[in-house]
Amino acid sequence: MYVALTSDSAGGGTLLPIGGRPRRVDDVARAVREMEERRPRWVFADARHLYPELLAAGVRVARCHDLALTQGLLLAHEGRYGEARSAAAAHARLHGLPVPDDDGPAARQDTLFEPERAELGADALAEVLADQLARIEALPDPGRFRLLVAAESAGALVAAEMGHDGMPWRRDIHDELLTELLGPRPVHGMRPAKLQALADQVTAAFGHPVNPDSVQQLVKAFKGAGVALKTTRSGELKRIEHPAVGPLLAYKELARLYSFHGWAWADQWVREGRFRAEYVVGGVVSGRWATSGGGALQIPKVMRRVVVADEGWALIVADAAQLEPRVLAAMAGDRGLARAAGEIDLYSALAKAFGGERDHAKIAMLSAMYGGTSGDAPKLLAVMRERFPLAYRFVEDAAKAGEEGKLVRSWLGRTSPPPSQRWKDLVAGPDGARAARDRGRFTRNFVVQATAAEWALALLAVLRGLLPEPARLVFFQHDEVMVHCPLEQAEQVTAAVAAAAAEATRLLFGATPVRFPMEAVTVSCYADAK
DNA sequence: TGACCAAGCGCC
DNA sequence: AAAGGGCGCTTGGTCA
Repeated sequence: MYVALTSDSAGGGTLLPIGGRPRRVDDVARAVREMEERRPRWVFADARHLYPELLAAGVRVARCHDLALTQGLLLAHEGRYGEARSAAAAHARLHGLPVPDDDGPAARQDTLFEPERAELGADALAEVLADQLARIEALPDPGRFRLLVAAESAGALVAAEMGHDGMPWRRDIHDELLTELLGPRPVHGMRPAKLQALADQVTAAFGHPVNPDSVQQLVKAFKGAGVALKTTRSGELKRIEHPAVGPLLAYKELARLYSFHGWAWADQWVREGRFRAEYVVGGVVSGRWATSGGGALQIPKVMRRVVVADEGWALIVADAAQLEPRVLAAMAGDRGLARAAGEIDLYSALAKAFGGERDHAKIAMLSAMYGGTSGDAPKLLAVMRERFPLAYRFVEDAAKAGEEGKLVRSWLGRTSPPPSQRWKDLVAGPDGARAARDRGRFTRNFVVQATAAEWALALLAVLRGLLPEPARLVFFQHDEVMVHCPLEQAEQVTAAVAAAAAEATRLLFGATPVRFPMEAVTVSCYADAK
């Protein structure tokens, strides 16, 4: 049963069971809680706007259909990505957000509704839903796309819930860590002591003041010292000999920590012992999530010791091992590769085909999935073509489609953006071959990465439904999940992770010899998980 | 002053 | 882990 839901700013709204009559209510949260017992699939114009309000009122729902996300998926599949883009731009202008340019990344989920329809009534929602369901039925494989829509929509619920619940974050430990690395928190505008000391060493090494944050000043200073540099990337710096290099590298590393994940960051993003990130479902064209603040997906590993379970609680941390090659094996239906992917260590199982060298198997697989051509790649790819022809051809076809400017799709039907006008111009020009190859690498990678992302999304959706109260999903990073739960639930949650991985595999690929190992560990501190 | 870009590097 | 695809985020620096 679908029930469309709208709310107004006063906490009231309308519930419209599809095929039934609308019911106007003064207290949406209460009405939703009551109806949730019947487990409807709630129809939201955009879960990002409505669901946080429900969460704040203490209401959670099991299932939803997110019209905005679904519209983005459908338009892309229908080759109408441009419409999604222009709607995204209109939405951005309406809300005073940065307007994405034509060549920019994704048409996001805020893509679909024209500004004048920003306040959709329940009947308009029902209309859009009917239209979407009909378009899905008309697709070549509606079953897969329905799964994609369900998973994406469940993702919208999880993202809002994780933003609401937050990941445990011990500010006291964070402060200790920063103080240990940088010195005590400085007063306004000053550098922390250890950072300043390193900056002073850089200045001393050059014999005159140089701001280590300024690329221009650094290049000029090195030039004055007789060292020609194109960039100041750490890799390039490491190759030269100059007394400024040591302190400069140390400075860069610590300065990043200070400005990205320092005290000011914590002031903004950590409240009541929780880091609350803003996740953007489908924010990456491949279907991976992005964040719109807080940088939750770029937390440096050194910060993991700050993530500590509450007293009497545990963190259950799990990541999928060698996810992408397994996804390729399952998609391509390559018997030989699938057999290897039935083992815990896929690359070891492949080694025999590559002269007994596990490393060679690894390079071959990675090069096939990412379009690598350096080193031994060509030779090893030839072996792969010989031994695993279906898998080889699968990614080769995706690359070829990209080079020709065609669209490619994930297993469930997420569709790559079309080439931009800029790309078409480039391809017609003198650097055309290179532009074509670049896009081939992108589409080659897209089919694998996007399917891996939907496997992970399916896992997340299933796991969410298996968790006992009061366990909470608190972190999700591409192929890794974290659950925060009472210690006594640790075993149950660990089992739920394994069950969810198996179910995600079944949902996407049915009966397949490919295994998707997802080992969960129970820790009190994130740093102990790896 | 604010808008915007490039560099650089963190994560997967 | 790989290697290379894609992201976010901050700073310095430029331009109107």
